[in-house]
Amino acid sequence: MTVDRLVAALGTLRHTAPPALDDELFTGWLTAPSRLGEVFVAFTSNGVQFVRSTASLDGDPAAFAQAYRMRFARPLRAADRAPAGLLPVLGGRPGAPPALDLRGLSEFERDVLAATRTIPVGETRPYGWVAREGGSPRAVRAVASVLARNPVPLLVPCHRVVRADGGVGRYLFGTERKEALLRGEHANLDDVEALARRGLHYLGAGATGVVCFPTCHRARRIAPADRTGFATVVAATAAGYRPCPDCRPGVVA
DNA sequence: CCCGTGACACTCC
DNA sequence: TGGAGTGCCACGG
Repeated sequence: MTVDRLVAALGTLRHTAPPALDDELFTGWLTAPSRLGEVFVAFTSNGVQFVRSTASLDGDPAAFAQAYRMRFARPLRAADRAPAGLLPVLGGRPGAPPALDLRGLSEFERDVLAATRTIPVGETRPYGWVAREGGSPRAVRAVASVLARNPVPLLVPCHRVVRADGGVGRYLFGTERKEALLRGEHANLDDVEALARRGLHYLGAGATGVVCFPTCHRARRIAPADRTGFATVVAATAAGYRPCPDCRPGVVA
């Protein structure tokens, strides 16, 4: 018996089919345009569950369904309407983000994704930052493992998590895509790279005494003459700077 | 349960 | 300055 017939049969058990039944048995899917090109998106009534570029799956919906089923053990059914908020965020436009359905993930995974989701557009944070913000400061490698399997890229902006040494790091769809996404949202990667070549990874503003990650919106407003680069937050605090309350570059000891 | 595996990150020269 | 070595933690087989 096909799943479609099963649902139909279950529906006849009541005078009117319960509206939530489909939703409990199926996950909807559709394709949508995004900054990664066309993507497959799977979603339940709780929120978006899985996003993958069609290019990475040879544009084959069956491959998407299989990948989905491997992880979530549920069948997919074509949907005709996108969840609220999905399309603007996929396209890099402003707007309230869609709800996410992260059931089935471990607490650690959800913590990592939640911390990652707070990174503003055009800014980056190192893996160690996500580990700390997520509540597991030494789980740096584990953070990387979680992001490598991010079920909802773009919606959880894992492309904004970069290496502490100034490198952009790897990405689910390739390093080039990661860099292109960051440049597309005007992250100042060239500044980061120039500083890293000198062994510097933080910027202090003399006027305010605040030290930031170089991509922080505050760091980018520091007048060149007022900028001081630091290799570590410890070095910056030793020089009298305090960590930026917005980008939170390290423990406030 | 032990062991291998990583989108990482320090520490040394 | 950068490459190798070592430490790390969560997960899966």
